[in-house]
Amino acid sequence: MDISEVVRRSGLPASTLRFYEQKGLIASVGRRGLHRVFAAGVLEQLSLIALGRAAGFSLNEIAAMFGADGRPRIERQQLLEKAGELDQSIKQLTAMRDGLRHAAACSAPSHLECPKFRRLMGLAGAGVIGERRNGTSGKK
Amino acid sequence: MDISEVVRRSGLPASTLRFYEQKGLIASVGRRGLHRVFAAGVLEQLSLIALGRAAGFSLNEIAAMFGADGRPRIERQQLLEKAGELDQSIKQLTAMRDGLRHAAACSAPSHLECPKFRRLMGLAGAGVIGERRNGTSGKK
DNA sequence: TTGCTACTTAAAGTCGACTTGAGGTCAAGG
DNA sequence: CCTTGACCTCAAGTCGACTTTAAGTAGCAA
Repeated sequence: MDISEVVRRSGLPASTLRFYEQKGLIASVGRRGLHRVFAAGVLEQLSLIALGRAAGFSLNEIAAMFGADGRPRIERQQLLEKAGELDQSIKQLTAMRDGLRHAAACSAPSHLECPKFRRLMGLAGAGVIGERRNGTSGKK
Repeated sequence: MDISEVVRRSGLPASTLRFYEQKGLIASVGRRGLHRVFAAGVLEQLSLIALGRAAGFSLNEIAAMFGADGRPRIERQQLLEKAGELDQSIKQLTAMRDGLRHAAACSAPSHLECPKFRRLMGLAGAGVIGERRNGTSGKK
């Protein structure tokens, strides 16, 4: 497969594929002239990378899970840890979601007058409700 | 209050407070010499900002919710939208968490052989499991 | 008056994950 | 033979939320 086919079948832009290769996340099997040639297995690797990213692993973490060869050697321990982290996130997000819903429904003239809202503010201020740099929010 | 007291009572570094002021998120009531003087209300504003951040709002979004004065004018509609987004995130994270737990427990020799794991990979690859640039993951 | 120290500014740096841009190469089609 | 266009490389740019750094100043104590 040449890069355009990988682009087509993975949905990722070529720049990302080159970037991933440079980071050691994927590898081309060689060149035909200048052009990279990829094995079919790269698609599976890309899925795995997408999965890891979605689970909250950084590219570096993911790189560490693959041998340079591409065979994944993911420690079960690590998966459980991530699962635990996700659990934490889920709890925080759930609290936040409920708080927002309440605030939206609350009859207090300003959210500042609502005791639940104030409690939420306190929690967030104290860092109890984790720092999320970037949610699933809309772009722009 | 001078900046050091706000630092002490909010837990935020002075650089962050100056940065927030520059972004128009908070305001000092004036200067004593060079030094900024803050009203007590700034602490409440900072809590509100922390809450917004925790809920997944960007600083720009938060800035748009406050008048330059500091009174929040948060639309209930917007809160509900965010709550909906959080709900989406929660569902995705939950699926991911369960998948990870399964993979950790799964008896297949490699995760790649596990059908559930592969299904998860497919979903992530297809972007069904949202993009999270940054979770609540550990630092470093 | 001198000097400490907490504060000030503006500008630049950081981090992660990419994207963009400039300039170069090469195989194929007209 | 020449152009086109898909690919290449390397460097720099982007975005968000800050932090860091360098250089300056003002209030207060001795």
